[in-house]
Parts: sequence; structure tokens; C-alpha cells
Amino acid sequence: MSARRRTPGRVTIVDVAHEAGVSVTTVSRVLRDHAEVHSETRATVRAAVDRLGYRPSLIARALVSGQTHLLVLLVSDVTNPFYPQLAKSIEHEAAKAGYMVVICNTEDRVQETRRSLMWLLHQGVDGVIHASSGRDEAVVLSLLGDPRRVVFTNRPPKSQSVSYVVSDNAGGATALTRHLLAKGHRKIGFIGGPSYARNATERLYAFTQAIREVPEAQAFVAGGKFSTTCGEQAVTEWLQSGCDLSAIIAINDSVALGAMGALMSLGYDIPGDIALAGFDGTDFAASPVMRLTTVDQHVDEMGRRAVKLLLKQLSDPGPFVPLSEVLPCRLLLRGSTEGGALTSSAKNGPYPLKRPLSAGAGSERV
Amino acid sequence: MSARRRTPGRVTIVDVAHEAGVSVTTVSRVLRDHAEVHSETRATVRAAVDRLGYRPSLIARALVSGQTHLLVLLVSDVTNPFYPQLAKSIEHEAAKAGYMVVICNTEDRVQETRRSLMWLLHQGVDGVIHASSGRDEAVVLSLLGDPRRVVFTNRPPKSQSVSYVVSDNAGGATALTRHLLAKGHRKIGFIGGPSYARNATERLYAFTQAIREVPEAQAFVAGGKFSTTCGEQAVTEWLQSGCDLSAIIAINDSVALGAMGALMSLGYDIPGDIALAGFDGTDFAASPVMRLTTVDQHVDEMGRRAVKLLLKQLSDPGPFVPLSEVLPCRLLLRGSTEGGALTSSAKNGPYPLKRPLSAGAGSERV
DNA sequence: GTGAAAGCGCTAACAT
DNA sequence: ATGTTAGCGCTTTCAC
Repeated sequence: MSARRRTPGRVTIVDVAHEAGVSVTTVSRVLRDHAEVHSETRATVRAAVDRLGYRPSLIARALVSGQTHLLVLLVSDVTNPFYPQLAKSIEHEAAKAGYMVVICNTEDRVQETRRSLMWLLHQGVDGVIHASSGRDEAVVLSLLGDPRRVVFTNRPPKSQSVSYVVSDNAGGATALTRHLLAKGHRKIGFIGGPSYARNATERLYAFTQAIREVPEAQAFVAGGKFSTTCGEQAVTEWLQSGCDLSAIIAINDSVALGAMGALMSLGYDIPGDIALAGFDGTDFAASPVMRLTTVDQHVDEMGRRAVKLLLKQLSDPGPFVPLSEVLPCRLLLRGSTEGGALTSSAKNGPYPLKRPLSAGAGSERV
Repeated sequence: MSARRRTPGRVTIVDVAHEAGVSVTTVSRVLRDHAEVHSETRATVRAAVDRLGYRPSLIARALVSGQTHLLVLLVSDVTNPFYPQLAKSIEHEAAKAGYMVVICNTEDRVQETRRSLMWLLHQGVDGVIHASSGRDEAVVLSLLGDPRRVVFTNRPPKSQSVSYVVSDNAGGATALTRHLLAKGHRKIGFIGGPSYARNATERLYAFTQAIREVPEAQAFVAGGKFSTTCGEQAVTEWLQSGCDLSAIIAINDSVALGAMGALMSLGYDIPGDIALAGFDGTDFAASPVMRLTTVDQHVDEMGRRAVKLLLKQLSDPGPFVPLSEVLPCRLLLRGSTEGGALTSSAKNGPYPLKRPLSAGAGSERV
């Protein structure tokens, strides 16, 4: 017998064919319930598969079919709690269809995106879900070649010819801003995100528009990069320069955490001195430690839809037609803007986390 | 010409060979700087590769070599902020060596581990880093077959014959408990983790031992599952049953967040009424919003070492010898145990995040 | 130093 | 309904 390079313990389709006394083609057909196979033969093959504990090599399969059943999820930073939640729902939905998900951090740097994607595309990846598109949008599209292989989510793409699933950022920001204005706030700060992140710019634009609805209202805008540190800096600079804001909106809950930290360090009462709100509806924002008013994005739903859309595109042979879905947001009103004694909730025993009390249109008091 | 199944735009090694006027063997050799190739030929091939923009198919390579350059990271829950930090350092270190990392959530369920691992092993995965071993330890080892293909981290394995990189959980818990005792606390609660998580049991054991060093000290222990909710529940139950604790140690920072939330809801002052400490040294624990005393685990270092160890094992042809590394922890003392007026730090402008002031042995006041 | 040829484990024409 | 055969893109003996 000649020296074989084969993985020692590997049971191949040939072994199964031999065991079942049929050809490899038949085994292959049974395995994928392809074409017609006599039910008796099918049973024999199934038995052989079980007896030998055979599992097809997805690598060999990928080599011949060109499909790896691997998806990439591009995020700017897994450390931002919004993304793990998104990733979880994406992985779950993908697993249901037999797909694996590889998560890559781009850190919002084009080079990182290019590096990961080149590696992955040549490794063989069926599709991409980009949850943090920005300056790398063009690179992704050109590297991928076929727009049907990508779905953008979270941050809307610039390109008109790709699919995406995003939240109604404008709607959420408008509702939040109007709520603050209705509560009497007239000087409101907005800690934004980078200009290349379109979810951030949409929120900012909606904010400034909403502010204009009240003539005497003033907007203060600070830039940022979605990080906790940015929240700290913006607040510190505003307050040290004597800016007398009465409310602050952070571009997301992480930035709000930074802002809240700075406000507390500087001795401000929330919402007594300054009200604070975030965006995303992450879990920790619900904690009594933050009791942060925020705009819930329905992350899970967004993830699920992104996967479904991508898989549909991948299997659809017809001409490609980009689809887009915009999910509504939900305002979650909490102590950071609504005030109220914290101890009052103690009467209810374990504090309520996401329980609706008096809900307005699309908003809940939690 | 016959119909080809080849991916349309794919440039193969054959194309390069043709372009360079050599055989595929030579191209293959140049690509992996294998064996001796005439420097002139090498240059010709390199030029052809560049001109055609050729990149080898890792799938084909995997099929023949049996190596996929894919690693799996098993975690119980990406949503626990400790894991994204770990994942980041692992991905970074793996990328340096040309490896990709797939993150899988086990949710601490054996079935989940089995499912993911079976899928991945037959997809072809070179190695596994298990950061959340528990009841699934045996399954992982038997599914993998070869112990050299796995490194455990974060939670020490039961098995003596596998490698692992963990923190000195006992040391950290001892230092923290002694610190609280030294501050005069005599009734200390410990919100633990599940019994199958050995990092949790190590911390718990060290805690009870340290408590015994002070005769009049009392320990209160609650079970849990590393989740925020567990922190809430434990605290609520203790306090509603009239337990007069003066300090609480949570098994990790997420549980501490839950505990802090419950304490605040119930109107307790931290640390005035009850002091609180966590474990892990996650970023959000450092925020003035939590100012949580915690035991820093050096996650990044742990991740880096786990990858290095795994890659070493994978490439080492000799007989397998399991190695283990235990990294020291560092006590980070903050407001949740040390008291002090929050506003005092305001004088320093942006509050200090991890700035050492008066440091004891292995501990820092932050 | 270089090339021809035999696979890695599987799928998909094309027979039968 | 089942088998034969030719690859997928690459690595690797074994000749030259």
C-alpha cells in the first residue's frame, strides 16, 4: 500500500460507498436528498453513514461548489456592547440556515477592512454583512465585485445599488428631541459621531431639524467617534467653557456612559441639572445604575432581517435588485431624563427593567 | 472549449504558471519559499503573480494540506463585556500569524458546544481556544481527539493533560477579601458563579479561606450564572431577608452591575451602606458611573498567551506536553469600596481613569 | 533547479 | 435509479 497523505482517522465518502456497496455518486445524492434515489438504497446508505460516523468534508465541498457557507460580519468595534447583541442575533439566524459567521473588527479603518476582506474572500466567503460601513464602503463593494453578496446594516450605505437593513434613525432622533423640547429644554447638546457614519449623520440632521421647530431652542453639537471617551470629552469641554445646557443627547449608549461619567465627576445631578439620553437601547442602559433614556433599535430584528435578506440574495439567480428595510425605533424613557425619586421603584421589589407604564405613541416609560 | 465550472474571475496557479512560462510546481514553490528556486525564476514568478493579482485559494490549500488556518474561540456569551475584550486580543494575535478566528457562543450548554464544534471540525478548524469550559469539557476533548489542538483559558480545565492560560483567581480573590476585611468589613456577601466554572469556584474558595483568617468575620454566599440578573436577584433576596451585610463581592463586573442596580433601587448608598466589588477589570467598571473596585485580569495578555501557546502546540511535532500559565491579577481600588466624595475628582478636570495614586503591593487606587 | 503526474474529498455531467 | 469519469486549485512525491 502506498503512503497516503489522508488525514488518519478521516472517513470519506468512498468508505461509505464501499460499506454500503454503492457508488460515491449515490452516497452524495443521498446526503443532499438530491434527485431520486430508491428508498431502499437510501436506507442502506444512511445506515452506512451512521455506522461509520461519516461527516462530509465541507472543504472539499467548498472547493467544488464554490460555496463555503461562511459569512463575515464587519463591525467597527466588538467592544461596543451594541455589536455583540447584533452579532448574537446574526449568528443565530445564520446557524439556522447552516451558515457560520466570522466577526471582524474594522476599527473604522479602511486598511483593516481591506485586509480582513482580502483574506476572507480568498479563503472563500459567501457573503458579507457590514454593520459599520463608512469610508470603507467603496473598498467593500469593489473587493466583493458582486453587490448581491453584501447587505449593509446599522449604518446606511451611500450607494443606491446595494441592499440594507437599518433603523429609522431620523425618526428616533426626532422623537427624542421633540420629547426633550416638550419637557421644556431649550439648550440641548448633541454628541455626534464621525461624518462618515450615516446613522450618526441621520440622527444629527433630524436633531437639528427638530430643534428648529421651536424658535427659541438652541442646539450645541460636538463631534465624536462613538467611544466612551468622546462622551467624556464633549461634556467636559462644554461645561468647562461655561455652556449652560439643560439636556444632552449622545449618539449612542456608550457615548452616553462617558457623558454620564463626566457629569457625575463634575458634580452635576442627572436629570436635575442636566438631562441625558442615549441611542441603541443596549442592556446596560436599562440598569438603575444608568437609568438611561434611549432610543431602542430592535437590534435582534435588524440582525435577523439582514441575514435573511443576504441569504435570499445569495440564492436568487435572477437579476439583482437591491432591497432596503427601515425598522422603526422605540423611545425608552427613563430616569436620566424623567427624574423621579429612584427609591420609589423599590416598592415594586426587583426593579422593572423594560416594563411599559404610560406609553405615548411609539414610546415607553420604563 | 468545454464548459468549465470554475469561478469566472478566478486567477489560478495555472494561469500564473502560464504567464510566467514555468510549471505550477515552481509557482507553488515560490509562493511558499519552499526548496531552492533560481532567483531569476523566482522574480519572474513574483512578477506574474503581481501582474495577475493572484491569491492562492486557501480552500484548495486546506484540502490538500489539512490545515485551514482557522481557530475557534468558545465563549459562554459574547454579550458579557469581558469576552469581546478577550476576543479582540485573540483575533489580533492570531491575525499576526495568519490565522482567522471564529467566535462561538456556547451559552454554557453542552449541546451548543457540541453542535458548533462538530460543524467546525468537519468544516476544518486547526485549533480551539475555550474560554468558558464547564460541563462541556469532556465533549470538547473527545470531539477534538488530540489535546494539542486546544488551549483552555479564563476557566481552568479539570483535566490535567491539556494546556491552559488562566488568571490567579485565588490570589485575586484573596487580596480583595483581605482588603475588605482590613477596612473593617465583617459580614461579606459573595455572589458566585455556577459550580462547573472553575474560575468561579477558585474565587469562592479563596474568599471563604480569607474570611476564616478573621474569626469574627462572616461569609454569605449566593449562587449565580455570571449574569447581571443574578446580581440583582442575590442582592434583592439578601436585603429583603434582612441580612445586614456591609460588603458584597460579585463574581464578575456584570454581576456587580446587577448588584449595584439593585442596591441603588433599594435606596442603599455605595459604599456608605454597603461596599461593592467586582472581578475582571472591564472598561465600564472604571467609569465614574460605577467607580467599581474590581480585580483586573489582564485580559489582553491572557488572550495573547493563549494564542501563542496554541500555535506552538499545533506546529510542534514532538510528543505532546501540556503547559499551563497562571497570570497574576491586580486589585483596582475605586469608589465602590473606598468611599470619598465624587466631586473631589472634578478638580482634576477630566477624571482619571486608571491612574495609580497610592498603590499597595499589586494593587492600585484608581 | 525544474516538471509531470497523482491525488486531497467531493460534486456533476454524462452515460447506462 | 445508479455508476463512470472528469475535474475544483492546490501540494507533493518522484523523475529528470
